[in-house]
Amino acid sequence: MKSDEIAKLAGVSRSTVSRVLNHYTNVPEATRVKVQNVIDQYGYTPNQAARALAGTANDIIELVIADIDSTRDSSLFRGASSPYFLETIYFMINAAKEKGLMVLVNVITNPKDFNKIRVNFQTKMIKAGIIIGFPYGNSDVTNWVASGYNVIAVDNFTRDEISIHNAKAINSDNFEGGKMATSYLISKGHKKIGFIEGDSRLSAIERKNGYLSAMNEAGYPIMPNTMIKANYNEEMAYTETKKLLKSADITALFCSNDIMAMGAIKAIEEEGLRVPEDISIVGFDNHDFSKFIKHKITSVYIDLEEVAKKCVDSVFEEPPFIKFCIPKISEGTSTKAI
Amino acid sequence: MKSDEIAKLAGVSRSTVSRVLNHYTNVPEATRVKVQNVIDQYGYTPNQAARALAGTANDIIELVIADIDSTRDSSLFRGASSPYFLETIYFMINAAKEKGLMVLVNVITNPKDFNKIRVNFQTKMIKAGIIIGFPYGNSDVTNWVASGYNVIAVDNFTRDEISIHNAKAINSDNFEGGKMATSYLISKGHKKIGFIEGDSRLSAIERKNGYLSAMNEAGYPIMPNTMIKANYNEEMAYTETKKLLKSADITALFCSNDIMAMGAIKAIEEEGLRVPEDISIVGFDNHDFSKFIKHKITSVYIDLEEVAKKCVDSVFEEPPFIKFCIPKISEGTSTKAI
DNA sequence: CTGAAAGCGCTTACAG
DNA sequence: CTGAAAGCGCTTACAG
Repeated sequence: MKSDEIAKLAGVSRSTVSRVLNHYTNVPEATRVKVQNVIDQYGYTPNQAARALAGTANDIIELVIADIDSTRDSSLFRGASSPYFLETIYFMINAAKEKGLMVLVNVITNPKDFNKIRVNFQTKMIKAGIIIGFPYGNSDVTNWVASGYNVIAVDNFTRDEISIHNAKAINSDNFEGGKMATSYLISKGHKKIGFIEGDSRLSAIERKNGYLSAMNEAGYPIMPNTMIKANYNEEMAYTETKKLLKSADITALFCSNDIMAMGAIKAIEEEGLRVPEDISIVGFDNHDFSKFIKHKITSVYIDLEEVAKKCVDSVFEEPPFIKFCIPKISEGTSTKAI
Repeated sequence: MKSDEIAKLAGVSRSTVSRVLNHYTNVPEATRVKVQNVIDQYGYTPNQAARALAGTANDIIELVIADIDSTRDSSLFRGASSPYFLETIYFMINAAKEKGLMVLVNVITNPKDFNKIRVNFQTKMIKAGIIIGFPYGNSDVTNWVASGYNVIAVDNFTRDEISIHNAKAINSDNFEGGKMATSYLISKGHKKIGFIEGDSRLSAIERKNGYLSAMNEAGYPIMPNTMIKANYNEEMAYTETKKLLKSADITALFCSNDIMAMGAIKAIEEEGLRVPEDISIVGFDNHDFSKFIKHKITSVYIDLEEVAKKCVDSVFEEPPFIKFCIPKISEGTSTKAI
């Protein structure tokens, strides 16, 4: 079934069928209804390739995921197979579906894959793109966003002046997240709050700055040896926390992610201390797995469904902009007021 | 950049460029190289919409996931958001990428969504399709597979004669899985082996039949009250196992999935028995979460990466066929020889 | 082996 | 408001 058959059946020209299909305003209601009825009756769907070739973009949104770093330093989950990406893909698919868009998933393992992607946009095969998983400031990403296509980036633009003027982005507010975790502990009466830093990426640093900011605003000094670094690694968090416990005096510990919180809890309990009675723990990410251990970890997290929705909703808006997703907190049993 | 520009630069016609692009055999090597060089040099990628319109299918494989049952009976995970689907999506994407295909994900929530999908195939927008998550024997699936497009179904065709003659499918061998789990326990010296059934779907029944078959082949009778049913539900498995322990005498228990194994272990330990010293446990699915509890559960599982690869590799083969994925076993600490 | 030309099924200025 | 016609960028019989 093609448009000229619909045209014949409706007693109009192909042009008019096309106008109805594309919601032109200069079609009288009576004509519109007549044509639409025939379309519905025969379940006509226009040839997407022909539409694209003639200039109307397809209802497809391309999700571009970087999996270039997959061999990088240790961590329990990494790359496009991490729960983070899997969930993000899922939420993107749902959010897109709500807008009548389908999702084409493209895992990039090589920077030259960008060529193909660009062509998809030029040729209207794809209406919009969401790009995720590249390190902050990646130039392929910034260039692509600057190209004028409907492309939005997740966690790729920094907050500096230059970035902001070229950005079209959804960012997780890791600074606010770090602050939120720390303030939560402060609100429970804690003053001697330790911190485990992740790695050296911007998001990790922002979480640390959030911690420092909350402590500073509360007027609490950072005591000696209360800040350690464990590269988002459980094992390293375990080792470093053991050292921390011997040299510092804390009643609470903010771990930049839940994986490290697992290591920290193990170290704490091995030292004969209890969570949360002796030391309260706040993590980051709100991973499912803490359902299965003794302590459901109190954890700050980014709502990935919100990120996905914001992306799909904002991808057709005019840049520049950076929209932030404010983290949320999930209260578990690993924290206690003092 | 379009094909006539490439043609001009290479000193040939558009026809020849097209022939090179499509790997026609009647192009002399010298010509091929000459044209290919220009293509590479300019990073030319053909317009996919034009190709599709002219008759060459796009390098896109559509993954069609059913999320119609999402409100069905209780279970920890269900619908397209389950780890099962998330991982499957990921492996499909990887397997497709290896063959130079991209994946368009389409979550179906309404049977009429099939219309749009069919059009994508008719119009060559999509080269192949993988359909997953529908109940066994779903007629939309069987019809679509029968339509002659490159479409393959996962776990949708039963083994009966009629199905087999119309099938193009990859199936998990749940019967073999049930047998494998039970035989594993038998090989460890167990004779009094209990069983927890999932729900009433074919896959659950097949696992049960595998159990019965293994017991039968070993010549062990099914003792009274050793088979219970818990609908893949942790809570229910907990309750039913409590009853089982009071009325039956077992040294091992095969749980049709890991979720139920969790409930069973809880019940066993509450009754003052130990896993695996008093009762060995084998689960099904090999879920990650058992990493985080006391017992890494010995578990039979389907290798989803294998399923994904088989799908992508077989989708262009001629039907009818059903290929089976034989489960694997992951040995944990929940089993012990007697 | 290769080019000129028709055709794929739409959209959209253009003319009325 | 609406139709005839050109054009989107390829592929592929057809003729040579």
